[in-house]
Formats: sequence, C-alpha cells, structure tokens
Amino acid sequence: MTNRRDAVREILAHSEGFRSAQDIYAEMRAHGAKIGLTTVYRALQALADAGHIDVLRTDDGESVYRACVTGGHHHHLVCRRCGRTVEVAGPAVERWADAVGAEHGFTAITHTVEVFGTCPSCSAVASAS
Amino acid sequence: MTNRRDAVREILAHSEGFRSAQDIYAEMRAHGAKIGLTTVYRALQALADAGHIDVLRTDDGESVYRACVTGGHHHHLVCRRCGRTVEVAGPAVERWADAVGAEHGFTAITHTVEVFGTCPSCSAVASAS
DNA sequence: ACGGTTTTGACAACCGTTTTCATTCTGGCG
DNA sequence: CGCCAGAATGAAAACGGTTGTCAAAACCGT
Repeated sequence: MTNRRDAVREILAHSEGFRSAQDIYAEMRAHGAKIGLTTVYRALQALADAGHIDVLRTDDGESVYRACVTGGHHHHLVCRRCGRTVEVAGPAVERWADAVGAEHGFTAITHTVEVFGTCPSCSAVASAS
Repeated sequence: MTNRRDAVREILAHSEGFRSAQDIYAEMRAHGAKIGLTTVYRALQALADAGHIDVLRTDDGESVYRACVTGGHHHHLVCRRCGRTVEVAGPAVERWADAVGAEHGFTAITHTVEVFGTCPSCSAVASAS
C-alpha cells in the first residue's frame, strides 16, 4: 500500500517551495498518474499527521504543503514572487517568544513565524523590467 | 452615512481577541441589528484595506479580524483557550527577520509572527479541573 | 481461489467567502 | 418638493477549496 502516499511525498521532495494540494494533484495527473483528488488530500493529511510535511494556510485560504529537510523546529524564508523557500533556524526568536509569553504569565508557548521577501534572482528580474 | 462599517468597528473595538466574520455577524444580529452577512464582509474588508484592523487566517481557513490599539507594527500573544490577546512589540524579532532575510540576499522583508500560549487564568482552570 | 479488510476515487455535500443584481438610501439639483 | 444619479445594502446564487460518502477495486492471510 501507500503507493500513492509515497508518490505524493515524491512530488514534495523535489519541489522547492510550498505546493498546494490541487497543484500537486495537477502535476501527478500531468505525469500520467491515475489518482483522485481525494487521495491526494488524504495522503497529504496522513503525511502531515505523521509530521513528515509542513502545512500552512495561504492568505487566500488555500492549504500549502512542504516536505521539510530539517527534522526539528524551524521556520521558513519564502520568496513572495517565485515561492522559493529556505529553511532557517531562529534561536533568537524561540527565546523571544518564550520570554514574551512568560512575561505575560502564559504557559505552553508555541509560535509561528514566517518571513517573506523577494529573493536575489527575483529582485534582479523586478529591477530589470 | 453612519455606516454599518462603524457598527462593525464598534464590535471589534470592545472585543478582546480575534473575531470571525460570521461571529461578528451573529453578534450584530443578536443585538437586533438589521444587517446582512455581505455587508459585514464588506465592512471588514474596507477596514482591513484602510489598515484599521488586522486580518489573519485560522488554521481551519476562517478569516479572523481584530481592531488594533497600537498603530504601528506589532505582534500578538494569543491564549489558545479563551482567545484573549495581548499586543506585543518585538524589536528583537524585527531585527532577526531582517537579518535572516538579508543573509540570504532577500529584499523587501516582511514577516508574520504569532505567539500562542495558555493565559494565567486559563491554565488555572485547566489545572483545577 | 475466497472472505474480510483497507484503499481508492468519482461525486456530492459543506462552509466560508465573494459576486450578482435588484432594491433602498442619500444627497444634490431643478 | 419631486427627481434622478450614484452609493450602499442584503438575499440569494456562485465559487473554490476541502471533506464526507459509498461502491468498486486492490490487498491480505488463509
């Protein structure tokens, strides 16, 4: 079993940035794979539950997924133009978040951090045009 | 035009944490206001465009809105149980985000940071039960 | 090969959001 | 005051992504 699941993981593995479910579905179809949208969603959920991939929501409400190289906790630096993603560690942020939470008496602190920017090649293109 | 817009802003003003559009709509209706869901959405969008309120997406895809006291850039510390929200400034994070972006050659850096935790009163309740 | 279980995928249901469009309000002008 | 143009409103329909349904297909140990 899990052929489909591995197929989905494959796609994510060789992708640079975040991919949407429908995006992945489209690619698999284009590749000739016989798979249903439902199964893609299920595979994605399973992978996310297993902690093998990251999930987050776009500003327009779409879920996007990414296979993370790093095992542990980390954040992303995402190019807002081409979607290229760099994984970054942020000890300073972790500490800050905990400190800020503690300062207000909050416990069990977690946090989400996403950094957006325009990557070198994209800013080159932008300034050239 | 004492817009419904102002009415919506009112609701947000006296709310502690983030409210969803439908939530606000329900409250206005309960309050006896004759207003349509459409108008609530439009008011919310207008306020967001004008920069008077914050918008962000829940993990389950709902948009939530909040009237921000502070004018400038800031982040939120949100109680994951009761939704109480504290606005926090994080110079350290701003600097970190910019630095991390610059380090990878990214320009026009922006970032989103949300800190979640259990607030003092809620953790009291939790441990009491 | 054979039942029982799991996985699959076409399709419909869902849900929050957005658009459409006819109606209502508003404010200026003759 | 009456009228019209433009903006605002809201009910209902459309939309898009996601999730549920359920029958058919694949898989498994026997």
